[in-house]
Amino acid sequence: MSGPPNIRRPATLASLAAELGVSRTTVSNAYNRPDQLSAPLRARVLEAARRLGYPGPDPVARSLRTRRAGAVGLLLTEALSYAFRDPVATGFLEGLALACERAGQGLLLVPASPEHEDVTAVHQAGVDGFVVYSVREDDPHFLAVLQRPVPTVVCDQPVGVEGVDRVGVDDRAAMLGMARHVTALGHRRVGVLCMRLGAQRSDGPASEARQAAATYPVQRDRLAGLRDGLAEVGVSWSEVPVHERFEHSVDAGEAAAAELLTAHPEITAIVCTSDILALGALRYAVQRGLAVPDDLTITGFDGVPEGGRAGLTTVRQPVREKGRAAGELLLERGDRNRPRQVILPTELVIGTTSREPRVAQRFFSGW
Amino acid sequence: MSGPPNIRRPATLASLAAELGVSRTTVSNAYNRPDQLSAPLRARVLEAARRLGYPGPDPVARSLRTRRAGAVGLLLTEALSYAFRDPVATGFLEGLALACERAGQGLLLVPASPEHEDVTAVHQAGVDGFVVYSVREDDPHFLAVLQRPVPTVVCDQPVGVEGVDRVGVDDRAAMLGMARHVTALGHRRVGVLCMRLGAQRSDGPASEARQAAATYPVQRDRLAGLRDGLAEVGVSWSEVPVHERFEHSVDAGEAAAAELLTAHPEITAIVCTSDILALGALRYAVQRGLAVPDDLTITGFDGVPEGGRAGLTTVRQPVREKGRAAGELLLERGDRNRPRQVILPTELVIGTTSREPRVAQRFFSGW
DNA sequence: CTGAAAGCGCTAACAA
DNA sequence: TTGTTAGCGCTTTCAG
Repeated sequence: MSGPPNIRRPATLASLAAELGVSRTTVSNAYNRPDQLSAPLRARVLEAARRLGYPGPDPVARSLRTRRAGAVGLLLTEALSYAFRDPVATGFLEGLALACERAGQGLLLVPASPEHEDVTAVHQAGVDGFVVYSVREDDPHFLAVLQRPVPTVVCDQPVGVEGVDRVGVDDRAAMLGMARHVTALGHRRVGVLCMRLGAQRSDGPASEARQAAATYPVQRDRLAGLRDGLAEVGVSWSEVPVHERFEHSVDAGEAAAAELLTAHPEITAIVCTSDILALGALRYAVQRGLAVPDDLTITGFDGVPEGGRAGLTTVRQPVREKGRAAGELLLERGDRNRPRQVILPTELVIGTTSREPRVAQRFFSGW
Repeated sequence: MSGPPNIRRPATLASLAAELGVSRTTVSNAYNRPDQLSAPLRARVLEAARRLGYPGPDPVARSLRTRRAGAVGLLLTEALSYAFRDPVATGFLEGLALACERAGQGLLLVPASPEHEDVTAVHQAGVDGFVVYSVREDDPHFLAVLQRPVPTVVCDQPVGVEGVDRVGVDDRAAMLGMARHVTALGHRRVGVLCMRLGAQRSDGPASEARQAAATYPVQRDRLAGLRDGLAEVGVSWSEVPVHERFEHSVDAGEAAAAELLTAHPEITAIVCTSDILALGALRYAVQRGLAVPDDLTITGFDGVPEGGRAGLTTVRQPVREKGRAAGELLLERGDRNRPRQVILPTELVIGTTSREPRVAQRFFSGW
């Protein structure tokens, strides 16, 4: 027999109904509306199902008819497996999974690696809505999601589109707070380590042009906040070296810090747009024999556990809450009239990696 | 209009075809078989689609027809969100996600919390196969998965069922190796910390009866391996206290260690069936002022990064590989004749938390 | 290269 | 309480 790709389907609802001499409705009801038929009849149906190996209503056919898939799709900018390595992504996922679980919805991880331009995975996904987590604004997968006639909520992205809900934090304001902390300590020679700014790989100094063209909103906002804060004390952004890394890892942070300090040895503080990068910078400092925070101030962003253990000065953002909020926004069956927005609070955490620069110390001790 | 639950679907393939005055086949081909129609016609179709807001073929309808969903389902024993907290589960997921991504398949996390007896989530899941990760043998969700007429691979479970593939490690042999390490050091007074053994919550000493009735194969095997190893040096299993914890966390391990050592202060080594529990035991030892390994030997199982940082003596198992292997086994379109099995290697890692017991030291120093 | 016909398996009015 | 009637939106032989 020219069977289907997978495995033969032993019986269908129709065949079962025929076998029993009842209507398809009755069989369907036996599964979905037990109260719509007598107990004995239902028992007979279920028993026959067992006997014939009928596995219950086919979920896909059911979905087609009911127009709901019982799952939400998650679109990530990164390779899927990355989501399980990055602590921020993991936290977000945990929160999202929690929300889905509560609502009895599945969570479909859509295989949309940024390498492939192939968006069929997005088209294929049988979901009732999408959560889009921190992808580039011009990501083709994201565009494909917007095409789909299902609700969507984006995280860590601007409210680009009509009818798309959003959850995030005020990255710019948060980073402004960090900048003020750093400048208040007396730092004026500041260097920056940031994550990827665009689609094409680039490791090294990021020109202002490149910064301006950044397609990752979060990075753009964090840099903007820092710029604002430095401007307040008269430091022009054009004197601030910004080094970018495509890979987001501690190793990458270490390498970037080396690069930055080699090119700009006068720097007294490295502000990083993520804790992971900051942990790398910290490692570099240790390895090179620089005392933190005495010789060098290093700050992060996110508030990951490992950063906490290292005493990192950082901005803590509620990643798990972000995931939960995203899920709830999507699943909440309310009036989906106008786009909603959830902005969660952040907290400046002053750890043991930030302090006045040596020069300032000398200056003050001269009193 | 009495629209569908979600959102109106602006246009369908049929309506597009009608609009254009072509057949549905042609429109379908425009999406799925570009080579089956002339380029200009295809362009016309796509252009009309854009104009009418046709989002492309509906994935669910398509799945129904093609009999493939483009996704694999993952069934976890724990609450979904746990998967993102436990490092072993995270590693497994990372490997599985990698395999799925390579095959262009989605990964659907099925919301099957062990609390709920409700298995509809399993019935609902539109997937081409299931991966079942370390669930109880009698878990109703698992049983529901087996009902479904799709291929299934289990991880960390015995080859229970017909036609079900399996991946895992030899937990029993691995733990035997650990037992030999511990006994070779001279330990005879051994206590055990293990994870949950059954469905109903139980925290405290686990009787031999309860151990025998354990429905978590991994725990059963690890305990068996330890029993084998102790038997080799004449230690009867009935003298070995085994303390169980339902929750799998460092805190739980800490509490269990306290309980164990309070009840059995003569113990010189605590063998744990997971690193997480062992880290808890370690914490308890520190807090109580016990020197490890001088006063107390502590061993784990799994080889998680944090354990490595703590210098834990443990059995390292390739969790990521397990995930990858599970995915590949499922996705591989080979003869699915007889059930296949993948047993991955483990490695005994001797860290700084195991050593001869004091008594043995005294004994030898008497020479 | 294009079209007509025949369902995939199920659910939801509505009627009996 | 049960059955009848229509599709959900799509793909796919098989003819033209």
